[in-house]
Amino acid sequence: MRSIDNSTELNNSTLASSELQDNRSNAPVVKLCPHSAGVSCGSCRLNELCLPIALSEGEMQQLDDIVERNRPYKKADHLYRQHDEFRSIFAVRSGSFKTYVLSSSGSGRVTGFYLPGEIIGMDGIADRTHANSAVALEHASICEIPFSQLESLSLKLPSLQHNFFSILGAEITKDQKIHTILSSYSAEQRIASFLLGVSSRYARVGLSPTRFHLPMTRGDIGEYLGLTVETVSRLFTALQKKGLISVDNREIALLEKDELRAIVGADEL
Amino acid sequence: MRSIDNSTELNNSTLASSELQDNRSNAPVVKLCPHSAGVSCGSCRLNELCLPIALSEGEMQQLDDIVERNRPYKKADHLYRQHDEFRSIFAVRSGSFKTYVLSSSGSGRVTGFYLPGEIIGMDGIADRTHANSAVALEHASICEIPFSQLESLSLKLPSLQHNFFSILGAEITKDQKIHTILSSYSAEQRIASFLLGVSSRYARVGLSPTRFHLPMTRGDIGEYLGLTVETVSRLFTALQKKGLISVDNREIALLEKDELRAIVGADEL
DNA sequence: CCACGATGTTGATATAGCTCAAAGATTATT
DNA sequence: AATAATCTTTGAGCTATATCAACATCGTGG
Repeated sequence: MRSIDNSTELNNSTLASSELQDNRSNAPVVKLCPHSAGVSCGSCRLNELCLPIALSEGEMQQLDDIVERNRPYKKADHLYRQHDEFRSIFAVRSGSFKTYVLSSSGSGRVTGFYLPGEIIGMDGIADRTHANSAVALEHASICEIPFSQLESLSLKLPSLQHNFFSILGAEITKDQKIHTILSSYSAEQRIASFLLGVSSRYARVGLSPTRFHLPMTRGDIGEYLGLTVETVSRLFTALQKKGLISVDNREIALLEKDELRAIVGADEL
Repeated sequence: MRSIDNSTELNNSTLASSELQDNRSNAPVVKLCPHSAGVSCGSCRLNELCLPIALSEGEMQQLDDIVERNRPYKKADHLYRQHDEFRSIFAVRSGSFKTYVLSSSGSGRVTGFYLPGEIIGMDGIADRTHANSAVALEHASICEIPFSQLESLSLKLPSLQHNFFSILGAEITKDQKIHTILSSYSAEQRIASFLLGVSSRYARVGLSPTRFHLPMTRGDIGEYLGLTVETVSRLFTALQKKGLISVDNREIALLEKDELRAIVGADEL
């Protein structure tokens, strides 16, 4: 029941241009018709959040030339799998992904969620092999940026190098924040912090920070936050009973952001 | 009782050259006498693990020119503090540091430990402000690399840019690994994993992987791993009783590495 | 060299969140 | 449209780890 109409889909309408059935990992590049709207970095509504921040026209064009706009991924399609050779990083254009590692016992652990305007794949830079798998949580489209070309171009474009350093640094800061959350927050604090985090990430791409759709399952959230499904579910209902959020399946509304912040920040800020 | 003689001090003997009392954060740069041994990247025994990996003579010289070798830090001296402006990254030459964030309630949470050959300060790259504080756990010395100069030089030296990307990527991979540990490992698995991690980091710099000194307190370890001091202490004694490790205060010997791996990897590998 | 604050150990008890179980709701498949 | 599979919720009891407390040890500064 998609009652709240605030889809995460930031699709430029071009994406559905070619229908397809097979969409395995490393989907072949489809060079979309270059006239269609939003197919270049210059015309992408996310370019202020992505690699091209503050690039000049000419610089953006050069970046554009190395970006491969793969055909859309559908739910459960993998972008790459653990141990795959690292070749590219990926910018989420629309939809969402999760990254996870799997243990022999089959039970995976989710290591991250990626929303539009965010970059996936940096886990492979160090040893040229992906440490995670990345899978689409819903219909999604991405821009693939071959790493070796990004490196070469970064040598020529100081702003691009600078942006990429910043993006890597942001990933590090984010991961360390999660470290703190996992090592010291209660279950309630984790959930509150998670919801506020998703909220501001949606706000960043121009969507509502108070009403949104969660693309992931309670189980995913639990794995990510080091909690069980049951605990996540219980806390959603508990926060709803307290009147801080409203939950309709995966449609969430944050009703009392300040109180959510108070829960998290009781110990911080 | 420093019974096990496997100090973490990789000091070039030059370091103690000037005695000092004030050693506040951002200690003034002391341009050490350039003849003394180990004062350049080229002669540093850690250069194969640090930024200069695979740089040519000439390239290493250029890197060397921007590196500032600060005077030594003593225990509890800060390298930088949370919210400080980000200016440099730091390579640990000898000794060790921890990074931490503090909550209003005063109780900090340790976010990382840094041993010789490792790089500190990447938490400040994204928003030009340090998200952590970094403090010496013992006498220590570092190489400071001003970030803006590193960026400029990276544009000229492809290998340096590549190395720095790799170092950032390695930090990301490391942080994600900790995410998995904190979100799914038991206390015993965390401790075993921590000890094995320290072991291989010492091995990396040529020290014994089976007998070493822990520079941090049980409390630090607990904060880092999301456990209480008491739990850490209990597990150290429990692992000792099982005969897997020997503990003499902060001197640790890993007696049955494979069994430690089995504890960790019961669920992984 | 002594003493005091910081660190480490051990025990007893409490509890937050896990596990197991079962039923209801949603989404996918035929 | 019917059925199967997955996801979500709720309950009841259990357990790993936290908390509280007391004491032992270390090492540091006077």
